[in-house]
Parts: sequence; C-alpha cells; structure tokens
Amino acid sequence: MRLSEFFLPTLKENPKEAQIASHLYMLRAGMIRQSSAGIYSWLPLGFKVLKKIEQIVREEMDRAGCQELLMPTIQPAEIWQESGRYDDYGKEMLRITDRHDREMLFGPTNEEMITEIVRSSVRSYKDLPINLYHQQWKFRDEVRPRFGIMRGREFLMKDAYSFDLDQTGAKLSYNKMFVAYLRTFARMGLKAIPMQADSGAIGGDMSHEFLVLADTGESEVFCHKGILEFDVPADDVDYSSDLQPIVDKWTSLYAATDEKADEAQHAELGDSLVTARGIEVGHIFYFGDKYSKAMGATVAGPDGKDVLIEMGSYGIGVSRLVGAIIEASHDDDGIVWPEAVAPFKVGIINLRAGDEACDAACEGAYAKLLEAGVEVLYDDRDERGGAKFANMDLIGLPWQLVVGPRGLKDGKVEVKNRASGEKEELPLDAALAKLTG
RNA sequence: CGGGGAGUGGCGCAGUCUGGUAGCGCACCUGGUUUGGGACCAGGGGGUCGGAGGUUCGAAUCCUCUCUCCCCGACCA
Repeated sequence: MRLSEFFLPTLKENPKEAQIASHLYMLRAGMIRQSSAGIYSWLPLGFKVLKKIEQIVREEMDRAGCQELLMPTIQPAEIWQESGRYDDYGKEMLRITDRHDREMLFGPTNEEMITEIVRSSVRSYKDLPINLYHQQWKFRDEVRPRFGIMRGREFLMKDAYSFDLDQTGAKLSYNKMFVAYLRTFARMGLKAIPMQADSGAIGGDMSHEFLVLADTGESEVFCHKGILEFDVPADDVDYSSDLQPIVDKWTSLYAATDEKADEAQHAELGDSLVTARGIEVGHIFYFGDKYSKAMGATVAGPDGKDVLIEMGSYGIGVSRLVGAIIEASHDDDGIVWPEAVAPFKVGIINLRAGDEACDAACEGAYAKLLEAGVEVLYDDRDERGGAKFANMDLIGLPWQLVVGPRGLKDGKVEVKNRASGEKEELPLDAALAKLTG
C-alpha cells in the first residue's frame, strides 16, 4: 500500500477525550473514529489489526476443535424471556421494537440463541460433544462507556459455547478452551494470566478470567512470579489428549484479581508476589444446565432417557484486544505492534520523494517486498523526513526501511526495529533479505 | 445512576463576566524556497458559535428549555 493512496487520517495533536494510551494512539494513528459514546467506526488501519486478531482467534478455536458459525446481532425477546434473563438484564440491554410491534433486542451475548439452535437440532448424545463459536458484534448499553474501544458499548466478541453429555465431558471441553486461550493470547505477543473468577451459582473451579498484564491496566492483579515464566503449549498440542496437567500447572500458583485477592497468601508469598495491572480479555466458564434446563435443551442418553445438556461459554474481547495490545506495547512515540497483529510488517520511508535515486530504490524495495508476500506500507508522500519518521513511529509498524540520499550515496539504506529502536545501515539487498527472512 | 466539566472551521483553544455581528495555533489549498527526526515565506479557502425558544435596535455573549460529549464514583467482555 502506498501511503499517498491510503486512507490514514493521523493526528499530530492529542484529542482531549483520550485518557489512556490505547485510546489516544488509536485516534491519533487514524485507526478508529468515534461515532457516539462507546461506538466507533474502524478505519482501514484499525480494521486491519482487528482482522488479524480475529484470524488468530479463529485459527486457535478451530485448532481446538470448535466450529465457526454466525448468529445475528438482533435477537427476538422470546428466547430471553424463556431463560428468564429478559427482565434480569435491565437497561444494559438495548431493546428494539420492529414494525410489527415485536420485541427484539441487540444481543449482548448469545447463550439463549445458541441453546435454541442446538436444542432444535441435536437429539442424541451421539451428537455431542460440540463446541460452536462466532465472532460477532455485541451491544451492551453501558452507563458509562470509556477508554475508547476498551470499554465501548458496541464491541466485537468471540463467544464459544460447549455442549456435553455430562460434567466429565464439560470439563474436557473447558480444558480445551483453557489451553486454546493460553495459545491465542501468546500468539498476539501478550502475557495473559488465567485467574480464578467467580463461578456463580454452579460453584467449583471451572471459571477463569484471562488478564493481560499492562502497566495501564484497569484493575490491580496479583500473582506468583513463577506464572510469568510458564511455557505456553506449542502449536502441536494434542487437544484429544489429557490436558488436565497443563491446566493444573497454570492454576497451581497463586493468581488473583483485586476482588479475589487474599492478603494471607500475599504475606506468605513475600518476594515471589508480583503486583501488576491487568486488562480482562477473556473469560471462560462452565455453567452446567442453567440454560438447557430453562430452555429445555436435552438429548437422549445411551439409556434412551433424556438428559439436560451440560454447557459452558467462552468469551474473548476481540475489539478490546486491539486496545489491550497497545496498552501492553507502546512508548512515547506511539504504538509498537507485535508482528503477529501489525497492520503492516514493514514501512518504507522515502526521505526524498522526487529524487530519482531514492524513488528508484524505494519502488524496487516496495515491489520486491510485495512479491515476497510481505505486507508493506510505502510512505511515498512529498513530506519532510521528520514528519515521516514521527508518523511511522506513531503507527508502530515493526520494521522501518529508511531510504535517503545520504545513505544511498554509499549504496546503503537503514533498517530500524520499532520495538528496540535498533538501527542498522546496510545495502538494499541485504536489507530486503533481512525483511523477507 | 449520583457528582463535576465542556459544546465556537477537521483537531486544540481564545472570545462569554463588562451584548455591537468571530479570532489564534495546527491541519488544508496555491506559489516559491527547502528536505536524515513533525521546515520557512507569501497568498488563500473554510465556522454563524450543539439545538429550540425568549430578552434586546442588536446575542457566541443575558434568560429558559433541551440534546450531546467528557471526567470521578458505583457497574461491566
């Protein structure tokens, strides 16, 4: 993509409404534009990142044996009345009436909808287990949206729902999601720690929140420092094998959000205690037959008798992750994208657009990178160097290829690593080899 | 939902107290000089002051109502 043709409305100055880094940089880097409180348009740069995250989530869910589908944003009130949540949900639920005076709502989550789908088509225990997910926009009419997309009213969420014959099966499904979540967040360059969460009426230990550690996180978290060193399961992890040891390991050491903090534990841990700030990006929980019971979702068991389906649900805040990643990875100059989610891998800076040698070198590099399948943004605008550097640092592409008349005289270009700030002068070919490698 | 603050070109703000018909910086357009960390000079375009009503010869400015946005708190993927 040539920057001269790319819709990238960056801002030099700080918009006053932005209070935290991710919000500020997303606005300044032209990733999002606010429409109304807690509702945003995703501009091309931001949308690219959102898609990258969505794809990683998809790959890891599929790897874990889940199947993707897509449920509507607008749901009928009936199924919510059936589960009893139509009244419970209160003002957070955006209610709509259609032209036939039928009560509808913009879905804040999809337990009812998925239960409705499964109960009407799954009749036998032989059809289980099954885990269905989608990545769809949700709406929760928050009283006070804030922090940009981190706590918007409209947000993109991946929600998966598992259906099992019994609790033993549900536990297996739960463990798969636990492992998939570890992998998903790690792939985005994040340190995400599973922490015991409220498991509601069901009880037990089958509910975890995944918190990304970032200095600017919204809540205080505590954990044993050993957790930070744990290995994330590799991509060849066998989801059909017993995953319990992995789950046990990750839950063996103390980790808690401030609501669940245990002062006694803290004292005991001493130097091993890490106090940090975190952002919740995922939540998995088992809720048994809460919805299957209310909505009559049963299957015929091996003995021919109907049994209620055991369910769990597993959420990931996809749009929130964009903000969480920025919170975890930025500096005073702007965003520092982990390569896996970067909107482009390389940014080419032409320091003297219009200069024959610079143009030729840049065009050549641009063509070769594209040919090699590297996502590249070429700043071909007629701007001064300083403006280009500042802009490129702001949007945070992992690599910058700087081409100017000074270096070109010696046949050299500069490759800068955005994260480390490390710069290397080398011949163009060597630079391209490095960036395509 | 309680408490506070703010709405003036795309962005950031001044002007409001003490009414006289809108200004600054950035951005944008034209020309020129520049060009390795957000250049300079000259010229130029764009707002009717969130909205409605009222007071007045005259309202961004005073009064009433209303909408929206932001911040703190309680609440949440």
